Amino acid sequence: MINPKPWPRSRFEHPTLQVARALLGQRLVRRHSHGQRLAGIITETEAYIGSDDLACHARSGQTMRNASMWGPAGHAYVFFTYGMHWMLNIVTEAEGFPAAVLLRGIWPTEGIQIMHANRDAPSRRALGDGPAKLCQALEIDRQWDGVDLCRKDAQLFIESMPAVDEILVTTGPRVGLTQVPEPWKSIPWRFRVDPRKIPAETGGFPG
DNA sequence: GCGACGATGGGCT
DNA sequence: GCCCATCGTCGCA
Repeated sequence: MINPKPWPRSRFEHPTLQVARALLGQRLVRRHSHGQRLAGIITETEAYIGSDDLACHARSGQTMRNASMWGPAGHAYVFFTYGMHWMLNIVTEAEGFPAAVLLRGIWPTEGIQIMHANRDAPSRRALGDGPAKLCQALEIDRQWDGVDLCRKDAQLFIESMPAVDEILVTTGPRVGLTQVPEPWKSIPWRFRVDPRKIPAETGGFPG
């Protein structure tokens, strides 16, 4: 049996594509009340890299909303969109360079009852198979923007799990980019793994 | 299973 | 005013 440890900051201080890829199969953990954990295996990520990336919120410079992306790696960047949804990113690379990984999907493994109470979902999978869904399931909103995932007492962090085999990873264009020009619209900066193919001993399926 | 579409409000030009 | 790094529902297969 493995004894998972939280990712240290050094693991986020790498090129964003590497971090986005490496986060697949890792465990996202949210400490809830009464010592209860809400957690899931990360199944889908996207990279947003610098102000040259015209899909990245950093494209129009630093503002109040996106300031977290310029901060140190290993912090949360949480933003609000479509009038009702929150999205969770993890900041990457060097402080001063705006980049982050969007978490787009988890396979829930702990605290499933609480997640069902947090959002009306028809299945376990549907609790976390979307960037706004996982935020709702884990109760992530504006108050988590800028939070450090690498502190010893962090209430939100990544727990280290065995790396997912390269052969299980698929890539493709990032989702939901409508007005974004090429090459940014189609560049394959989205990473996915089928949780059913992650070995059970790593907590991938079915938990 | 899949495509279309409306909801809804903050951020930016 | 317009634009969203989305989601749930509805219609149709």
